[in-house]
Amino acid sequence: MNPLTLEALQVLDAIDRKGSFASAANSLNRVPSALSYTIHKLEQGLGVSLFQKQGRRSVLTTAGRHLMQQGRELLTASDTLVDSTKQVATGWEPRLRIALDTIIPAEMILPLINRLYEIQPNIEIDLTEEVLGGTWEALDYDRVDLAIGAIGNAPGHKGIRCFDWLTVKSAFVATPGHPVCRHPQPLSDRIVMQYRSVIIRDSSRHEAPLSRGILNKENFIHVENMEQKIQAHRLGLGIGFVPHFRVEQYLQKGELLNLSVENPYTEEPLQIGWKMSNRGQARNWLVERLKLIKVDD
Amino acid sequence: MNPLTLEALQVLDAIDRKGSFASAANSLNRVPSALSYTIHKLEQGLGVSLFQKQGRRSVLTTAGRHLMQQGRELLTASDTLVDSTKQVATGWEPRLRIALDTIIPAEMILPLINRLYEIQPNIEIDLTEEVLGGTWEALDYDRVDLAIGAIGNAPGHKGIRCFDWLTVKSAFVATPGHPVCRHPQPLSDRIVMQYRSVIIRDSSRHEAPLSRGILNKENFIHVENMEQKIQAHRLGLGIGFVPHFRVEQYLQKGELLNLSVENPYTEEPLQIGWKMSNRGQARNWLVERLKLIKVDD
DNA sequence: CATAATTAATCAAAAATATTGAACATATTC
DNA sequence: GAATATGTTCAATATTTTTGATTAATTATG
Repeated sequence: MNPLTLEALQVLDAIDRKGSFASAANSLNRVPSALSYTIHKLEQGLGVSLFQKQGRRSVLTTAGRHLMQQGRELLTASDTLVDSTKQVATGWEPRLRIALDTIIPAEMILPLINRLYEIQPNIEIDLTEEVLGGTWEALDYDRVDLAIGAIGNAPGHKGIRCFDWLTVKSAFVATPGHPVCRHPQPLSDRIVMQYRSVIIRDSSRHEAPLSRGILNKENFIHVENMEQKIQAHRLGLGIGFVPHFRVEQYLQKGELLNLSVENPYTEEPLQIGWKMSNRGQARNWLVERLKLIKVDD
Repeated sequence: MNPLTLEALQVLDAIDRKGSFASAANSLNRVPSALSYTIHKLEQGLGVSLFQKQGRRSVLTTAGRHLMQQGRELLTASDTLVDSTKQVATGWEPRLRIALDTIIPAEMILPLINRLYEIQPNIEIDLTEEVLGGTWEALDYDRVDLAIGAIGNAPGHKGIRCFDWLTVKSAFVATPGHPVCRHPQPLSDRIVMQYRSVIIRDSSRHEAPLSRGILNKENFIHVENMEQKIQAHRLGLGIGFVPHFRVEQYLQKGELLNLSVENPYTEEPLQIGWKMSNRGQARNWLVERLKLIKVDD
């Protein structure tokens, strides 16, 4: 049986901060003998003496100092736990883990999160970037509470709720100097297949990766996320589809060209999804604001 | 005032593990109403309800589950603290942080640490590699409790105790094919200076770095530690001094040559040092065994 | 240097708190 | 529908904690 109590740690802490049993007792609205009692009980329980007499005062032993110092961490952890429990009780979860599909740039939802912080300053936000299947998987395996911008269908079986969110136009891009530009448009699959394309690696860890837009090509470069893919296109490393709204600036400046192709992307809406078992207010609040976001494109 | 007690967390934990108030009470050698009482008091203190009736049993609310799960971490932390306090009381510190100068390979002291684990299985060892001034500095700034293999003088002022430990012979090495080998030996400084040398970066963070064996050369490569320096020499990237005992194998196999130079290293003994304020048994034990180590070289 | 003031420990009495067990209400199980 | 199991309530009881007076030792003060 653990002889330690948080109350005893508070006493230990107060004695150290105030410098004496007397003033510690005063600050705790108790009487010195009450603290003596608490400390003796703890010493007896541990079988370790925490104070030793030095003149008319008691000073901490090495063990006492160790217990006091480490105990403070326990005390703050305990305070934090009380806070977060109260927060949970109000329906606001103390932590919200979000998977952001790489199609969506963080800048798009960070302002929302800032507004969330204004309402719940202590909430802990954990943002993860995921790719394709990885976005649903993160939700499915309870790595996150909310998935933003997932593509395709939610993993059916489990209690997942989702809805269609944005529909993002795709652009097939290449640099102006790229040899693919010399072909007549719209480009056929046969032509497209001749050039290196840029592919984002699926971030699924368990399920089979979703493949998107991979036309059985031998010629491709794998990258980690959408930002890398866009930069790869911009620097002429390959050709391929990207969300139109994310390359608008480059199209306007002429750094990239939007080529027409025979088989354009079938436009599927991005999804927002969460576990039905999660009834957190923060998740709910975010979902409601996300519904208002539009892409003018 | 924090309404949380470790005892209440234990009750919460037992109820969850046993599945009911009744069997939890049984496992705690108490009566169900006693647990009811504890839980109610906690609920009242928090202003949060932790259980809700579901049929004839009580089940955790979301807040209750949160408190229970996080509380378990608090409980194990508390157990650990009790253990380490008892350990401190015996004079054995629960953690020993060691700075190992890069001259000394870890293999040289790991067997000792293994023997320490046999005596104190729960001791936490924190081993850091340091270079030149960094080794003393780590001690000086209380980043470590014990410094092994430091070179030069201890930072005077503070209450640091140290003694001369090993004296390590230096060898000036180069690969057999290195052009420096074509010069007649002993090599003069003027000759040595013509070739690239390998220098270990001082790991000091605050004090001015000690420079050792830097002959105002323009031509050098900086590396992080002795192992990297030795490998750099072995692969012919540069020439320089290394501890003889660390390259013996390469000298024997003929991968490196020990060249004689006009100005050999002045041999200073490596030091072992610690703060006098640290009276830990583990530190003392290690220092005593370290005294017995010899380099047969 | 003597006196006053502090400090912590001790102890019996008082107060506060926790535990018990019986009684009860409600739901499952057989 | 009887038997069983669950958690709560409540008054009585047991235990623990707090108190305040007393003591002993040390330090500050005039």
